[in-house]
Amino acid sequence: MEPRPFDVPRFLSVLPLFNDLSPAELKHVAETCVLRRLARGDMVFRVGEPCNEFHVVVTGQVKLFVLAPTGQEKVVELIGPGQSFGEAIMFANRPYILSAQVLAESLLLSVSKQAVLSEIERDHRFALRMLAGMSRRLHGLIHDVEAYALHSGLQRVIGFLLRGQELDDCEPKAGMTVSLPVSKATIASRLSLTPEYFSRVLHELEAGGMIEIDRRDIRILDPQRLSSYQMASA
Amino acid sequence: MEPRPFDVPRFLSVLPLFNDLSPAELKHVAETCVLRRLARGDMVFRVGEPCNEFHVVVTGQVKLFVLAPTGQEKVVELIGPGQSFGEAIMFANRPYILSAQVLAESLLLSVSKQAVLSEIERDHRFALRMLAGMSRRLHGLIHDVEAYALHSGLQRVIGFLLRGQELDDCEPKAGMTVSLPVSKATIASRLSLTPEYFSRVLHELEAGGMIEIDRRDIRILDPQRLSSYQMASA
DNA sequence: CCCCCGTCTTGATGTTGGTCAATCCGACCG
DNA sequence: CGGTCGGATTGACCAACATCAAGACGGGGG
Repeated sequence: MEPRPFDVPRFLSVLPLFNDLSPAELKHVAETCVLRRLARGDMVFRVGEPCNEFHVVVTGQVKLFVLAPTGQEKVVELIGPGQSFGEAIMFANRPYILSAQVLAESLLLSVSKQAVLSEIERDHRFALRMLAGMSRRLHGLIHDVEAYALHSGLQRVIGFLLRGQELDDCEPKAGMTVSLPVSKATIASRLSLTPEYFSRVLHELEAGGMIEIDRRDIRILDPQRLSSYQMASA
Repeated sequence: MEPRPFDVPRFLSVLPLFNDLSPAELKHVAETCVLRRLARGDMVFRVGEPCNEFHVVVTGQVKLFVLAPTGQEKVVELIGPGQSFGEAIMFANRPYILSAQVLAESLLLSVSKQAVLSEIERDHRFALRMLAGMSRRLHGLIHDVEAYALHSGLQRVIGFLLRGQELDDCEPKAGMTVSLPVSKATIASRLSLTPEYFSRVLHELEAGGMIEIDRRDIRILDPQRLSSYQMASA
């Protein structure tokens, strides 16, 4: 209800998906967007709800997860600023198969399915970017499946520390520090470990002199040895 | 080199992806296709190779898998007649991230990336079908990740028996029989179990009177109890 | 008909990682 | 400052599943 202090078209133009739309088109897409400010713990959507939009995190953190009947939850993905989620589900014309919850005060932009469809119709290159984006997401999931099946918990933790969460530019050079964006329990679930075991592994690495743990900051002391340690425990 | 005894356009027209192309368009797409007959054990592609096409299984069976440095393999997906694979990787403009091997004498149709791109350009609805297809694939992977993280081995086996491999029309009614399309070791890897443990679980279910095992045919005797047994072991 | 080879099964034993429960620590708050 | 609360750590114990090592089955070929 307040006047928007946020330039939606400008933000859109920064995203790879939209970065060569004309100003007029950007404006058009922006018209159909909804900007929401959500508090920690708020749900973006839940399993089973219909899906008519996808979402972009402007600021904050979102977790995608599934819930077992027992209440146990598995974090499938963590979404940070500039990343989008929910595109995949949108195109299947099915209800959401996972739930999304914000982990910290967040600003979210929701782009309507309508806008996406008409943009695809207008410019087939937009469809290609959409396909490329989903392709990347699929790669990530295959990588995860591979890790769950073929790597031990220790290996997954080391892999997480070295490659950060996504393949960012960050080279694994000594002295760099990884800041966990969310609670350790959440990271643990993302890696398919219990919080207890995750803690043990982390402290085992610290005892080995390979990392240094300070609250949510983890300093990589010896990427070399970390990496070979990962190989060794195969 | 032999004259084609196989009507490619007609086969294409049966696939959901291509089923409303005009005869002329079908013919055009078919021109760029390559039809291959492969023997059991032949590789379709390997990790790291460039990807300029996607593939459709006409007859036979293909497994998609990754290989750990130790030689241990994880079967990510099994592809049967009428199903396609490799689309996702094609759009990322990256080398294959997994390998594909033929498990039984197979007929494979490979559709060039060029043909797909130009078809997308010509008709945006084709792009939408492509997106929907990738969306479905992504659903499947999320379902797998969920199963690996949240279900026990026993539960995964039961889930596999009840929902077949993919969500086919088959209702789980008593007396129906699931025919494993490939060796039990392959299925086991698909479910992220060792062959030994898979065997044990299967025979435990047989001992419980819920199924009957005859070579590669598994007769579902009591889907009801099977299903509740799955819930119980949570 | 028998042998051989691949697939599957079975048993004994080991290990990774989960569970439960008790602190502990730091942050926020009065 | 003391209290409280959520997240993190630690320890003792345990279970699911892997591993290793024999066999058993079954079918195809000589």
